[in-house]
Amino acid sequence: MPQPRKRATIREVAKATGLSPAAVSYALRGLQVSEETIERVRRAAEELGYEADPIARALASGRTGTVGLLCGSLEDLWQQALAVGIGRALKDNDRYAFILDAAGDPARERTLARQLRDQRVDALIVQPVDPAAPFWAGLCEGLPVVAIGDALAGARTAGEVVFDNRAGVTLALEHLRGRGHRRVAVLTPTRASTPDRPADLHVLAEAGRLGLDIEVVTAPQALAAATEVAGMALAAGHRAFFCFADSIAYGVYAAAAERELSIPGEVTVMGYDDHPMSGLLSPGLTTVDWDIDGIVRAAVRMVVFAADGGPPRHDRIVQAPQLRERGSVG
Amino acid sequence: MPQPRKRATIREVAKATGLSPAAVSYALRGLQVSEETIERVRRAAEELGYEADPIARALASGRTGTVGLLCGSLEDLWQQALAVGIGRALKDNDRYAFILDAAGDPARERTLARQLRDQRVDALIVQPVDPAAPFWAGLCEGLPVVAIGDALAGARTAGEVVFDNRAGVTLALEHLRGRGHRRVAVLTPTRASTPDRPADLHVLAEAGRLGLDIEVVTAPQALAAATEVAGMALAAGHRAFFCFADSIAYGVYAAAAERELSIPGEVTVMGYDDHPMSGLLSPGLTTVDWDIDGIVRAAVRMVVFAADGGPPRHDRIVQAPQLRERGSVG
DNA sequence: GCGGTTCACTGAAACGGTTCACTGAACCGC
DNA sequence: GCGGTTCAGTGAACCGTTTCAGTGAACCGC
Repeated sequence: MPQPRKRATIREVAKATGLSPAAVSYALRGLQVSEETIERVRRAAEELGYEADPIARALASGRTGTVGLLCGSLEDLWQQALAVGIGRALKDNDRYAFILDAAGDPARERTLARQLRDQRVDALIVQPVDPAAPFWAGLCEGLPVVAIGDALAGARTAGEVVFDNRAGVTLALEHLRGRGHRRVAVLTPTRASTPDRPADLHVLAEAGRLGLDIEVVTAPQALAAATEVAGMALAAGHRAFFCFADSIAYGVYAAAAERELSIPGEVTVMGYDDHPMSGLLSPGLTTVDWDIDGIVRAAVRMVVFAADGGPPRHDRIVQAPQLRERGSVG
Repeated sequence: MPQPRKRATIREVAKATGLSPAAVSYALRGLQVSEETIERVRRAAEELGYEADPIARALASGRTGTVGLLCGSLEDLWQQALAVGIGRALKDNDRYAFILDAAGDPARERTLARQLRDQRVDALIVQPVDPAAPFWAGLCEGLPVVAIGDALAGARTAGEVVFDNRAGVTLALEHLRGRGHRRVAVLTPTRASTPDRPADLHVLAEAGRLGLDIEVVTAPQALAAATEVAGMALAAGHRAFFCFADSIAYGVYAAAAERELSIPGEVTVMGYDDHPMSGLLSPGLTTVDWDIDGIVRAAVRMVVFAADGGPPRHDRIVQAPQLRERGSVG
């Protein structure tokens, strides 16, 4: 045959074995048929190079055996690391994830979440850009969703691994305060609903409690862009930074280097999330560690359980932050 | 309605408008029907909250409007950056990519590539783990594939952005040789078919030409694992490293730091690929730069063209390497 | 030898769209 | 007033599975 040769269908296998398509379908899934038939069908399928079409299967059965991973912003190195970790852990469970990047855009997040649902993923892991968006509730009705980072407002998720951001923020700000800093620039990722997120509000509250003089600046996470924003903050006289993502802190390093300002001598930086690279810089980035491996394990456990069709349940794990002191705070 | 309420089908829209399902299908895609009907159908669809089911659509039409991105190993920070870049560029084209990670495993690469094809992605971007694998040829028959990094052996791809690895390797080794290094450990990512890849062979050839004493060691790209391998190489007495991915070079930094060996004083490191973080380390990592933005642009242009159903064509862009000297070579 | 199970399998209807071949009406020039 | 186009829309087949409700045969105990 010269052509790409259309792939075999279940009917051809049925014809070849003298069975009905239904029987073949059952046999290939090891259901309701005799061992002997199963073997016969399997052989015929092999011979014809038959493999079930996942699209047709999804349409008929409503399931796919896949998992979706919707990342809020893949520009964040930490989210990248998380995505990779989740991918590997799913591989160990003989599954794989379709990874999508909402690019920090709530509208896109909504579109992609729906898309994934329509693709019939069996379950979804999401790191929400906008956890307060109303569509989550509806989405969770028909699809098990595991949220990482923040709980989804008003939604019956299948599981949550949330960060105790209040504690994390307190840890960071107290550390800065303890080192004598009073005026702090908070560099926070561009977000859907600033500053009404609990974490952001908490920054302000804690700052008040500790007598800190805070300025909140939103910053993108791509290194070049973050560097630019950090540079402007440096130009504006800021010398102490609390970055709501290590990625952004790297931008502060770069901007400080450009201006030949030393860390921690002249500039102080704190990160948030603890990306592996943070330990490699000099000085190492002092940051707040969330135990990425633990998060991956927990999220994957929940999502696999849900995707396997386990009874609905609502696990909730609250991650406790840990201060990772490395020397970037003067 | 209390239930999640099943979503509307095209037949309901047809009923509501008094048209046939076919007419609705055409109308919603702006085909073959009067403006007036289009408007009427659109309104009814809106009213009913109708949205076409992508799975059913894919089954019937064989197309999805999506693009697949199959990464050889997402543990490589550079590949992560590439994936993010491609995602963003596709977003600007009103498309999105399903990202999959082959995790450096050729068997998984094959499975996932097939999976993506079966999912009816309109086109595929791939950074092959094993560009010599025979299945690529077959895959390219039915699906436009754009390869990044290496050309796919014997396959009619829709486009290629290949790296001139010979030039890159020469650049790196000559630089090391020029600085007086004779004994060099080459840390290369775990690969399918070592060392028969052209790039790897070329390392050996060039090493011979330059009179270098080479030892090739495979290393994973996750920081912790790379650090371990680098540590063993250091323990074995190696002091000059050429790493076939910046990610691995980071492992050398970490291992050197653990042993309190200074870079570039006591240990020399060269990377390959130029990840943004490489400029942030101190000393900066001397590496070979491939112009990631250019690669992203080229690959996305090719893939969008192919996904739009453009006439088959075989663009081929060869990236030229550039030495990015930063100070990690003694 | 009879009702009742179980077993292995079948037929046909979904699943929710797209597309092909066709139709009736309107319109054209001549 | 007639053949030929174009236009807007229809009906039914089709995409390749799964699944539901049967069905006939074999086997059961009694």
